[in-house]
Amino acid sequence: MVDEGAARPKRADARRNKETLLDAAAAVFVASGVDAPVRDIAAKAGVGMGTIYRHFPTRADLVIAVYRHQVEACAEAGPALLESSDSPHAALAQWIDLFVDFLVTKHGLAGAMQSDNAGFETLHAYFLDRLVPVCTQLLDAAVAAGEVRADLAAIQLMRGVGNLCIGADSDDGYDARRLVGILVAGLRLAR
Amino acid sequence: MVDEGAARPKRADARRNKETLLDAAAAVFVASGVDAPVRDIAAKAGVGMGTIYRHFPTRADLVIAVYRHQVEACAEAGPALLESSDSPHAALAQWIDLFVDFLVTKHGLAGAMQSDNAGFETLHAYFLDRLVPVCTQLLDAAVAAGEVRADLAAIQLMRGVGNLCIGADSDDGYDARRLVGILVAGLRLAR
DNA sequence: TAACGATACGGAGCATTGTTCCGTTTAGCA
DNA sequence: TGCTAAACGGAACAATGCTCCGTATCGTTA
Repeated sequence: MVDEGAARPKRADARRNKETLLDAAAAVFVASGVDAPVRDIAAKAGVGMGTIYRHFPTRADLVIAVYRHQVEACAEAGPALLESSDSPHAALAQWIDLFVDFLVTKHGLAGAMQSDNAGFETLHAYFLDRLVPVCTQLLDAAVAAGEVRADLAAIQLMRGVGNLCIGADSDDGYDARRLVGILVAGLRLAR
Repeated sequence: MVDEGAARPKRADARRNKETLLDAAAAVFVASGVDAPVRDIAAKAGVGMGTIYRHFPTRADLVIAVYRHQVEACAEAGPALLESSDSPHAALAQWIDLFVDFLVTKHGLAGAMQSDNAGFETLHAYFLDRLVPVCTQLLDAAVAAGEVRADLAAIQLMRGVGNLCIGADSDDGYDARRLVGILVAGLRLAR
């Protein structure tokens, strides 16, 4: 209702701290995974607990902020792949490879994605809002081309792919990419 | 080394408490999932924290004890299916259906299975020790029949299936069975 | 430039949950 | 009946998420 046009700009120290926190969180996430204790991130950034929670009300908000760039890049790659690939199914497969690469290189991110812990809905919602439409576009194209079955929604496919990526980083014997490849192969219709 | 033949039998109250605990744990697992607080289980059973940890040193031991019957049943179903089915691939698919049914009906069990939290190795190890050989037998038969690709180990397949079952109970829109079906379909070689 | 109010900060503190430890109780035996 | 090993219960500790509030600082205004 109010929406004061341009809200008063943040104080300089607040902006600075937000940047510091993002850098620290990125570093800690790489070192200890996205489940790293909030205290560790605060310590790394040299700020108090209160500061971190003021800037990022939930851990999910912090994770989103840290990985926003990469999610955007993944989202934007979808239409590009659709144009440059030989077939829609190939484009879909390539795009899912990108998605898998993103997930498995972030310790524990795939696990956090499916966690039903309160506070992670935001994370879940952001990923889905941004990526499901892209996946839907690719999947629809492949269905229209008669290459894949039509009875699976994009969101289901992405949940499955996300789940297959869980634990991929902590277990050398587990090859998420291969399993996802098999899943995508299972999508194909017999010709 | 020592292995006193028949170790002295447990005291009657200890045996009774173990049973009570198993019943309470089963009830709490159904109500709140396998991640239910240990305190809740102790309270439900009317015993102290110490008692639960004495009988089951880790949560995994308790989970194993509660579900041992069903794991055994699943393991024994493997060879039976192989004999009664039309093809090894069909037997494999049916067996995996059993496995999936087991996982999705236990709130959070699939998640616990892949958790790399210390203390869950026992659970992991038990499931794998008991079920991987069965899955290997089915998979090998299907490979020998030329029905499925030969480059995926049974343990990998089971990890993938287990992962796909994560969160299946807490989200109505997610159909683990269907995704597992697609995965298994992806295993097939073109004829 | 000095004062002041809004903004932001820090970290103590509370809540939850896994796990351990030890003083107390009790079953089973002699 | 008395004794001892076995078992018990729950207080206490540790890790971690999250909140709250007294204090410090920024930025504006007189």
